[in-house]
Order: sequence, then structure tokens, then C-alpha cells
Amino acid sequence: MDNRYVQQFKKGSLEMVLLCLIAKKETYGYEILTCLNENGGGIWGYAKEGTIYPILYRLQEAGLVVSRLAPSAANGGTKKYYSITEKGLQTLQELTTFWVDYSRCVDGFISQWKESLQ
Amino acid sequence: MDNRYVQQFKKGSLEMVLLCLIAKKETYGYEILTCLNENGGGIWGYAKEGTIYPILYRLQEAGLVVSRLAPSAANGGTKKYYSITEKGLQTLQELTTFWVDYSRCVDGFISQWKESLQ
DNA sequence: CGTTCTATTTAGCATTGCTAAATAGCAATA
DNA sequence: TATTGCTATTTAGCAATGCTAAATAGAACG
Repeated sequence: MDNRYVQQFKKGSLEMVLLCLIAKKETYGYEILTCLNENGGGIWGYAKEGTIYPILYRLQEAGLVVSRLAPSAANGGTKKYYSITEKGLQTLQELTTFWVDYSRCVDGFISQWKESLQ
Repeated sequence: MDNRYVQQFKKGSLEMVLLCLIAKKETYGYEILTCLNENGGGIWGYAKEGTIYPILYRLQEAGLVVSRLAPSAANGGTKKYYSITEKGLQTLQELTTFWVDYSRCVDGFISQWKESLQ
């Protein structure tokens, strides 16, 4: 599968996926990065730093998440932990509801095509 | 739902949807436009000319569709009919297969979040 | 000291949907 | 004839977002 399509499919849903992960538990960029690459790495085409960190900044600017610095870790640099806000939870609820309608609509177009083959 | 999210969700899948419609039957830009706005107009946030026509050009450049001009219509301007090529069908098959895996993966992240609420 | 792993930052690019307006033919109607 | 409305396409420029690529830095291990 051409990587171009992977990239475009991601747009819009990646932000929702990050919100899901942060809503599930407080986490930080590097953990999100490795999580995405372990869960469906092939499907996501492997997420990169330059993709994840800017999204985290945008989510914070939008007031959907807040961050705190972990003073020092046993190994590695300082971590910036993100957790979801009330506003973030509300947005995530709206996003996932819309995603269900949206993906169902796309599935409908695919079904119509496949039915026309018979 | 903020229109920004609608816009981003569309990216990547709109091209696949257009291919579905053209694969189902030979059609032209204006018909696609009205079709999208009738089938799930609210979900798509209403597709515009500036969105549809550039996609059709790209599909043609990529060799996924071919076009022919309808000499003259009973009413309205000249139509440019698009039909899918063998390469387009193959790409559509790959795209839809990937879409299924991809949307299932996104659904998985949503499920994991919802399960963590209990 | 060099390598590896953890962890974040950021500049610039590519893709793609949207805004907005222009162009044009034909039909109906006043 | 002039106007309005519907069909139909084109295109310039903007906005949003993922990717490329590289830089920075601490800690552990040999």
C-alpha cells in the first residue's frame, strides 16, 4: 500500500486517537509514539516525532489536555505527562460519535460499489 | 460538530469515495457533487466544487480514471464523464481493503478508551 | 569515551480540502 | 430582449496536518 494513502487517512483521526490514549491514562509523547508503532504499526505506517509532538502542543493550546513535567526519570530525559481535561473529554465524545457516523457513511459508498459488481 | 474536524476526516477517504462512485457507473463532477450532498450531506459538511474537481484531475493524472466530453446536453454546459480504468479498479481494491483495516484500528483505540471508563 | 536508549523540539515541505469567484450554455419568464 | 435560475467546469490562493530530517540532552553500559 502506497504510503501516501496511509498519510492521508490519518489526517483528522490521529488527533482523536491521541485523545483516546491520554483519556485512558496519563501519558507522554514517547510512550504514545511507541504505543502507536506497536499497536498497528504497519497500519499507521509508523508514527514519527514530528507528527506526534506538534499534535500534543495543539491539543494543549486548545485546552483539551494539560501537561506536567516529571522532575527526573530513572533513565532518559525529562518526561512531559499529558492528561485530559473536562473540555477534552467532551470533545473526544463528540469526535468519536462523529467518527462512527462518518466511517459508516464511507462504508456505505464502498458497499454500493461492491453491490454494483454483482 | 466543528467543521474543522469534518474537513480533516475527509482527507484521504474522499478520493476513495469518488473512485467508488465512478467505479459504480460513469459519471461527471456535478453529479458527484450533488450525490455527496444528498447522501450524508450533513456528515460530509457539503462538498464544494473546489474540492471535487481537483480530485478528478488528480485521479486522471494518476491514470486511475479516463474522461470523455459529452458533446452537448439538453440542458446546461458540456459534461466531462469519468470512468474507471483497470489501474483505478486495482487501486480502489487496495484502498478499500486498507480502509477496513485502518478504521478497525481506530475503532480499537476508541474501544480501549471506553472500556477504561468502566 | 563512544554507543544506545529514552525523550523532546523544531524548521520546512507536501498534500489536500476549502473559500471565493469567474466563466458559460440553455430554458423559462416577465 | 433582459433577467433569473439551473447546470457545469475552472482555478488562484489559503489553511490544516502529517512527514522529513536533524538537533539537543540525560543516563546507563561496555
